Amino acid sequence: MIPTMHDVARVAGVSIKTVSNVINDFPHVRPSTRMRVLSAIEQLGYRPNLSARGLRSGRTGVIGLAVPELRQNYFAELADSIIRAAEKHDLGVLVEQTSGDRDREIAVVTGAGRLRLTDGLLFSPERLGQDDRHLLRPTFPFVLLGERIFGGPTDHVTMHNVSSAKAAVEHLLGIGRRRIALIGAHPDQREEVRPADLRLRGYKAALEAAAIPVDPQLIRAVAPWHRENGAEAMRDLIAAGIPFDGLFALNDTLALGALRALGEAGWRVPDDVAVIGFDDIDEARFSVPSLSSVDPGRDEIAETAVELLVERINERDDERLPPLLVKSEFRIVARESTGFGRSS
Amino acid sequence: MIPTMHDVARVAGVSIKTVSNVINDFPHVRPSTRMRVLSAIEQLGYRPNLSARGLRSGRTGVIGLAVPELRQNYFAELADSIIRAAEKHDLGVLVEQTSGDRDREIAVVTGAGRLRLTDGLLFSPERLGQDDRHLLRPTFPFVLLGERIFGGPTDHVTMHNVSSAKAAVEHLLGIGRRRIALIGAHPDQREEVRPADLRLRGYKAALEAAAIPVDPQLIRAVAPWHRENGAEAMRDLIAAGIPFDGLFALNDTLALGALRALGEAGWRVPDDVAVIGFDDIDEARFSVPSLSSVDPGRDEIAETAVELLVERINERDDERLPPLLVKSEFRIVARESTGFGRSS
DNA sequence: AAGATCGTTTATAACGTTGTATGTTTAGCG
DNA sequence: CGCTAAACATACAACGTTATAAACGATCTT
Repeated sequence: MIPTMHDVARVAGVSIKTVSNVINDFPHVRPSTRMRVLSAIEQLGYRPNLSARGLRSGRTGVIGLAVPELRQNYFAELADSIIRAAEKHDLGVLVEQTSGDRDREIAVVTGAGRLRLTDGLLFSPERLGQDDRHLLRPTFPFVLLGERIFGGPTDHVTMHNVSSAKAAVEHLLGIGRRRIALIGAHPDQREEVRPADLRLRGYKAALEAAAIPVDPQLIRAVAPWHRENGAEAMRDLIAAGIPFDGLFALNDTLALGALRALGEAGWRVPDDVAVIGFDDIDEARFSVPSLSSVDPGRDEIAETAVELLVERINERDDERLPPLLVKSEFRIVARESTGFGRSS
Repeated sequence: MIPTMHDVARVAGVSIKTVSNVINDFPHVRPSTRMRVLSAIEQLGYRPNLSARGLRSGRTGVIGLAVPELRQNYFAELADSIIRAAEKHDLGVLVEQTSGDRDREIAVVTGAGRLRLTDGLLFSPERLGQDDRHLLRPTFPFVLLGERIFGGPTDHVTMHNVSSAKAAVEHLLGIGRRRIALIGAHPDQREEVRPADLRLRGYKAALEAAAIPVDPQLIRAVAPWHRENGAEAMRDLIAAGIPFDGLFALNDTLALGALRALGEAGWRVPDDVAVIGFDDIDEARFSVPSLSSVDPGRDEIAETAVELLVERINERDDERLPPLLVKSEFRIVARESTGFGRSS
C-alpha cells in the first residue's frame, strides 16, 4: 500500500499537520521534530499525493503547452526550451498537439479536454488568426505564443518579426546582393499580422531603405512552410528565368528545401545565390552548406512565456494587470550560405 | 466562480451522484433526467475538476514520458507518436527531459519528481544501461523503451536492431557494394546490448552471410551520435585513404553528418559511396541526396508502448502478468543515397 | 392485494492533502 | 517566580469528486 501522511505521522509520532508543515517548509518546526518526520518519510518512502494536494490547494504544478506538432522542428525545440524553463519553476509540462486542426485549437483555448489538469496554458496557434481573437478569454492563466493573433486580451510573447526580417535582408545587402528573392509569402496578399506578412514587411522595408525597387516577381507565395514546398518554389523561380543573387526564406525549413532545389539545379550557394532563413533551428548548423538564419531568441521566448504564465497563476483576481506584449531579442547568425565560416 | 457538481445538481434539481452518473455514462439514468443534467452542465459551463477525480479514483488520466531531449529529432518524433497514441486512450502526456543526466534518469525511474501526477511512465533511457537493471522496479505501471536495458522486470518495447541492421547492409550489398564502412560503433568494444552493439552485430552478420571479411579499419567508433561527429568520422575515414563504396551509419543523424563530409570532399553519393542510415527521421526524406534508411516502426512502437502501459494501469495487483518484450516490424526505405528514386 | 423485483435516485462517507482556529509548551521579562 | 508572548503542535473542516449502500417508486408475481 502506498503510504500517506497519516502513516508518516504515526511513525514519527506527530500529527499529520506537522508532517505537512515539514514538507512545505513552514517555520516554527523544531529541528528535532523535523528530523523525526524526515526520517519517517525516508523510511516509508512517502511521496505526497499530488491529486490531493491539487484538490486542496487549487494548484496542480503542471502547465499545458499546445503546439501544432512536435515533428516540426521548430516546435520540438520550442517545447524543449519551455520544459526547461518550466523546470526552474518546478512545473511539469503537459504537451498537447493540435495537428493543424482548427477545432482542436478552439477546444484548447476554451479550456476543454485534457488540459483541465493544468494551472495554465501556453498556446501556439497555427489555424486560429486575428479574427478569432474573441475566442481568447482570459478565464484561466493563459499566454499566447507566435505571431498569428495580436491585440488579444491575454499576455503574448513573440518576436521582432519586422525588424529581424529587415536585418536579415540587410545582411544579404551587406554582402553585395541586390536581386533578393523571397519565398514563403502568404498566398492571399492581404496585409495581416501573420508571420509571413510581418516578415514580408521587413523585407520591403530593407529594400526601400537601400533604394532598391521591390520586384513582385521575386516574391513567391508558399504555404504551408514545408521543405518540399520550399524546394518547389525555388524550382519555379529558377524555371521562370528571373535573375536573382540572394534569397530570404521566411523560415529555415523552406530555406533547406530551397538549398536542395538550388543544388539540383547546379546553382552554387553562396557564390550564385546567398541564402538566409529564419528560426535558426539546430539543423541550420549542419546543412550543406550551413544555413545563415535569424535566431529569434527561442530560449528567451520560452523563459519569458513561462514567467508571465507563473505570474498570472499567482495573480489575485482583484489585482489583474492588463495584458502584456513581449518581444524577444533577435540575432543574425551568419553561416556558409551567406559566405561566412562554418563556426557556430 | 468555477461551477462544481453541486451547482449542476442544484440547477438540474437532482443529487450530485446523479450528475456524476450522467458524466460517467452509468446505466439506469432516465433519459429525461440525463437531458436535464446535460443542459445544466451546458448552461453553467461545468467541467469536472480532474484533481478531485484523480484523488477519488486514483487515476489522473495522464501518463509520463521521459526522454533525453526533444531537440533530438528522433525523440521529438517519438513523443509526437506517443502523444497521438495516448490520445486514443484519452490520456494526456507529461513530458520530462532527462538531458542525458544519469541522476535524473534514476530520479525518473524511482518515481521521484514531477511525475507523481501520472498513472504510469514510458521511459527511454540514454544513460542507464544493462547494469542498472535492478533500478527498474515495477512498483508503478512502467514501460521501457529503447535498447539499452534488456531482461529487466518491466515491459519493454523495442526494435529488431540486429535483423534490421542486417537488412540495411544487405540493401547495400544488393546494389553491388562490397567495401562497406560503418560509423557509430561504440567506443568501448565490449559486446553489450546497446543499439550500437546490436546494429554492429547485424552488420557483421550480413557480411558474413555474403562471405565478405569484416575489415576493422572500416568500422569507426563515434559517440555521441551527433551530426558533427558523423561528419568527423567520415573525414577521418576519407583521410585514412581506405577505399570503400558503401556506408552504413548507425543512425540518420550520423548519416546526415557523413553526407556533408562526403560532399565537402567531393565524393558523389550514391555513385562513389552509397549511404544508408537508421531511424528514418522526417529529415531523411529531404536531405541532398535524400537518405535511405531503416524505418524501425516508430508509430508501432508508440502504440504498443501506450497499450501495454494502459494494460498495466488497469491490471489488478493479484493478476500481474510477467513482463513482456515486444519488437516492432521494420522496413528498409530506399532513397537517392542508395540509388533509388526521390519518392517517399 | 401483499410481496418481490427491477430500475432509478439519493444521502453519506470516503480519497489525502492544506488552512483555520485553538491548544500547549517554552522562553523572555519584570 | 509569575505573567506574557512567542514558538510549536494539534484537531477538525474543507477541497470536488466517486463508491457504497440504502431508499424510493413502479411494475410484475402469486
